[in-house]
Amino acid sequence: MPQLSISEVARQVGLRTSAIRYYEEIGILAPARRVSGQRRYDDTVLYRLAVVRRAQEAGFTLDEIRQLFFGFVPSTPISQRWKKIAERKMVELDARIEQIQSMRTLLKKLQSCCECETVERCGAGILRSRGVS
Amino acid sequence: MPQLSISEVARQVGLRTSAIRYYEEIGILAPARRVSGQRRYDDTVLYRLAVVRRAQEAGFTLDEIRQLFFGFVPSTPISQRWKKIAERKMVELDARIEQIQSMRTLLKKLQSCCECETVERCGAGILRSRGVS
DNA sequence: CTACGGCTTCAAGTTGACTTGAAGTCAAGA
DNA sequence: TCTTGACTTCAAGTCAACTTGAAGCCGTAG
Repeated sequence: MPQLSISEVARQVGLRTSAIRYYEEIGILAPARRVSGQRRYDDTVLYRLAVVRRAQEAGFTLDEIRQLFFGFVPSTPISQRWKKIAERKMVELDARIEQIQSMRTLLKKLQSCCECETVERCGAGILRSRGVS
Repeated sequence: MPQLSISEVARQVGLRTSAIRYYEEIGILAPARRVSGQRRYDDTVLYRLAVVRRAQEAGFTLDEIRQLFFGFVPSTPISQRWKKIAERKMVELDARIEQIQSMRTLLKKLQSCCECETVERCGAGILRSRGVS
């Protein structure tokens, strides 16, 4: 079983070493074995980090990822953990998409409809059309 | 022409006074007139702040909003400014939507396909299916 | 006169996910 | 032996858009 140094792990997964130390610090990774003070890893850390990245790509925060790893009864299979957390996340994502869609709509309207000369006239129009709140 | 205090402006537009001072500090609002040290505003600030809020709703940063106000030849009508800046923003928004959509897809796949028992198996699967980079 | 409310400035804190920098340890090579 | 390079820890910095806190000024009501 090969002994990976922190920079070797970093290279393989495409992270900075500082990020890996940070993950250990905040409890995403368990404290690594040390050889004269230096961290040594085996292959399983690569799997863990792959899951971390996949989760980040899916929009999870590191807090949520820690829950994914350590926030369940130990016997819970990871597939169950994903499902549980993904459920919550999905709702969030949908809300974010909707919000951005409405920004888009607003931008379109601004692009095509605004004929204002000055900032003040434009602001006055906004206040008239929608109220202050 | 009524003289509005900072808290009166804040009340009317639904901001904290600290936000209004902050806008002045970073150059979104011009320094206000002072009466014995205290800021006094007239109605036009309400229009400006309405534009600020509308721009924020459309996803602009304060930096971009400052450009909207001060980053053009003074004679440029605000409608032109909106169009110019909105163009750039639209591209950004589209990218963000696409990214979130792909997160959603990923989550769906995780929910429906992941059968892994352990984190390590799951990570191994991820690495096998997509490569490390 | 004093208390009070509202205002002022300036510095520092907040959140998330790290990065950067300083100072020090350690093993190996010239 | 000395240097080099990779590593260590710990503290502080980064970004955005503010908020919070401390200390102090100003005008007015009692």
